[in-house]
Amino acid sequence: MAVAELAQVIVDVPTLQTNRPYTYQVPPKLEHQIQVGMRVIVPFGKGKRSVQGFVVGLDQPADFQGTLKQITALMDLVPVVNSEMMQLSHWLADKTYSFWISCLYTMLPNMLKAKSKRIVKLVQPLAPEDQAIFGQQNVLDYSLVQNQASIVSRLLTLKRAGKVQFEYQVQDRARVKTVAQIQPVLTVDEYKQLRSKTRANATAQRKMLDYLQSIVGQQVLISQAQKTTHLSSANFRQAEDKGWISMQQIEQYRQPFGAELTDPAAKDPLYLNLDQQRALASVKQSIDNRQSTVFLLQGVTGSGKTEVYLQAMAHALQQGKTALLMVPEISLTPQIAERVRARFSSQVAVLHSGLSAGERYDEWRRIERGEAQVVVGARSAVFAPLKNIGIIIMDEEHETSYKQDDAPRYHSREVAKWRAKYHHAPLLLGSATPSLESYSRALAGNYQLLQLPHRVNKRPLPPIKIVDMRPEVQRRGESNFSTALLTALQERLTKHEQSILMLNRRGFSSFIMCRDCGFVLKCPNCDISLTMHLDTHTMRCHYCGHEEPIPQRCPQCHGRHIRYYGTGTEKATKELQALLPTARILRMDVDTTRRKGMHEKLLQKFGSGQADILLGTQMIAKGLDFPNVTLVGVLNADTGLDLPDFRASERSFDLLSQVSGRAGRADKKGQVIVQTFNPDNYVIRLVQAHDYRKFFNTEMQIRQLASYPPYYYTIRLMGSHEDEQVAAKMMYDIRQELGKQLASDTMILGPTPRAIARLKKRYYYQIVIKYRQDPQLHSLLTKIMQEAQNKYQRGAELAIDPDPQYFL
DNA sequence: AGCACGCCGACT
DNA sequence: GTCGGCGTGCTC
Repeated sequence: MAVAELAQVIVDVPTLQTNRPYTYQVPPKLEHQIQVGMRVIVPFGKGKRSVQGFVVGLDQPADFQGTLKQITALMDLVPVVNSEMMQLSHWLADKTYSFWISCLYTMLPNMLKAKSKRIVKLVQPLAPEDQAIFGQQNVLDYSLVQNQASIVSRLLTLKRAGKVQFEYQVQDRARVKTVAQIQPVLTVDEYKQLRSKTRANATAQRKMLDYLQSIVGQQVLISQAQKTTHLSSANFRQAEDKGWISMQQIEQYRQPFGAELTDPAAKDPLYLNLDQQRALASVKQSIDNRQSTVFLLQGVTGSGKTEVYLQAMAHALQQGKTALLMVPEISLTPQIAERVRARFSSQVAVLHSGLSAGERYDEWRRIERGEAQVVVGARSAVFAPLKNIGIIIMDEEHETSYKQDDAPRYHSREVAKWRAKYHHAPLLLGSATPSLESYSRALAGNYQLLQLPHRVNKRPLPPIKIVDMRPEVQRRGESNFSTALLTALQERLTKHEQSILMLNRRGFSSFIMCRDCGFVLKCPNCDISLTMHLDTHTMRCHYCGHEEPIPQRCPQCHGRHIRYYGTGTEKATKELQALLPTARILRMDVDTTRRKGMHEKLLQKFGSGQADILLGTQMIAKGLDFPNVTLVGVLNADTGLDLPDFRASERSFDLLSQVSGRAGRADKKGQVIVQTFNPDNYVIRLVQAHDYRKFFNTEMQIRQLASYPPYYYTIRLMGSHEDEQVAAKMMYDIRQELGKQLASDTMILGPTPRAIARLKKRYYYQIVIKYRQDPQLHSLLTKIMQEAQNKYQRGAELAIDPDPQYFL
């Protein structure tokens, strides 16, 4: 390997001014080891500060005039960022206007982000009252005292006097889990001999020796040995001391799932119908020819998209390649991950937010080492360090969870396209209700459209009955359940079939309002209404986490008629239980699934028939496949329709279509009942007609008239500051600058104060840019972003969100 | 980010 | 006179 004397390092200081490589000297002892993509510790800035960084280049001449500093340490034996990922991170930083360092960390498991610890070291003896700060020690963890102003100022004084020193410790958090393994070191005869010498009442020793005889020549995990012998770990340690066995620590991966698969039958490929075969053939051809075609697989719910995915992945594996399957959020769709594991068993690695940091790190290493060839995961799995990718699949490609909400604001679909191109592999986007963006690209021929118009069980899609809630409420008073829905539920109970009920919570909050004076309880930091949480008896802000007790009296007029509005799943469940006393109802929402693994538990309970009705929020709409479910009810179809969001209709269409698809998936006939106050709304009508194409056409017209995507691209600029005036001024200045240099059909909206103007004690102003083609725009925005640091008042922050999901 | 430098008000 | 407040600039 080449010898490197200089290294270019991206340091872990996420600011604009430091968003570039710094050159360091490589100490001689590291010259032969250092490689691009390794993590290093380097001194940075004045004082004793040291930070983690990534080597992004070697031996590029430095045009820096001062004395170069030396790299303190290498954190890795092999690079954690390979060449593909290095290029990808650079592209991502440019594309999303974010820091290179943030992109690098985004691609890696959290454990590889070192945490730095500030410590205070004693250098000279102190007066007793100062020594008290340190106690018996001569080093102090700064984080323990940093909130105590008096101590901090005393330490600073001592520092100036040269009596103490501030230092940094960078700690790698990456921990490999090890387990103990034992190995007999004597022969069978020797063990026999030892046994004959033991006293008759030394039962433990005799048991041990008998056992050791039986495993001569093997290595056994100590946990396993303990299980078979019922001896304690102390017994084995004694055995080691006596020289009967040797013990070593071996590396072991943490096991993210339970040991065994639930359904071994799912191992075999299923028979494909003609549509599926046709779709699969196109994808296979693309894999074989190393073409990075983008396919859009549109298949109605229950049309067998997953089986096409599985067989396409199997084909890639047969070619000695790897496969990546992305799903919106695994905890919401555990069934698909389960199917992939059933098909490909130990070749599968799973990456999602439900894993502990350690499990995630282990899965990442299995992929990186090539031990797993199939990856299933949510948004960030698009960065899985697979080599030689044969196919990338994105299920439910229209899902908003594929777009990251904070920096780097990437969309997995775009990253997936980049990687597919890099590996000359096809990208397969699947959905029953594709995003308008993707569908219009497919119609334009940029993507290849594949369609699965029929359900595999040859059943028609379930009929959807729309219930107008207006007369219903007039007749019976306020209720979440119409007569029609109750009757249908009752029928299912009699027939021992199951039902799913969805309460649409999107754009819906259970806030508190005083009926006397109209006062609404809001967050003191964010100016948005607080949501009531009955489980903790608090009012909570969804944006900043602020929490306060539920008021008994109105804080404004002190009246007692302060009541909450809106229905939560909890209230709906209670009402339903009163109406159908014999029904076994399972509630599923954020409150009942907060604890790890609760999701799976609830679904398992429902799947095994231990409940008649599953009542939940949007989380039950996707991907669930229960054969005994024949009724789906939507309690309030319209709450998402009137949000100030240009995608509100698209999301509602998607949600209602998806949840309808949960009914009648096996050989029983399904039925859907949708309750609404807007029975004539086109979204609801077209969901009823199962007519995606017509919805697409209607919605496209609206988008065209209003110049929204997919006709126009959008970019959102958000400026913030503690002082509202400063934030506003910055955004007006930026608008001016933009106005001078944009293409003629580019539109600038704003600046406007954000709907939620004050968030975490900062004021936000935003500009939305709509454009069709503007070659200058990207570099102009990059420039504005770079200048923002010095041009505006200190504390001003600018963030750019390309293709935002929300304008709120 | 975080650290040092540097220039103005309230203390021994 | 100095101690320490925070505004400013830079980090290989």
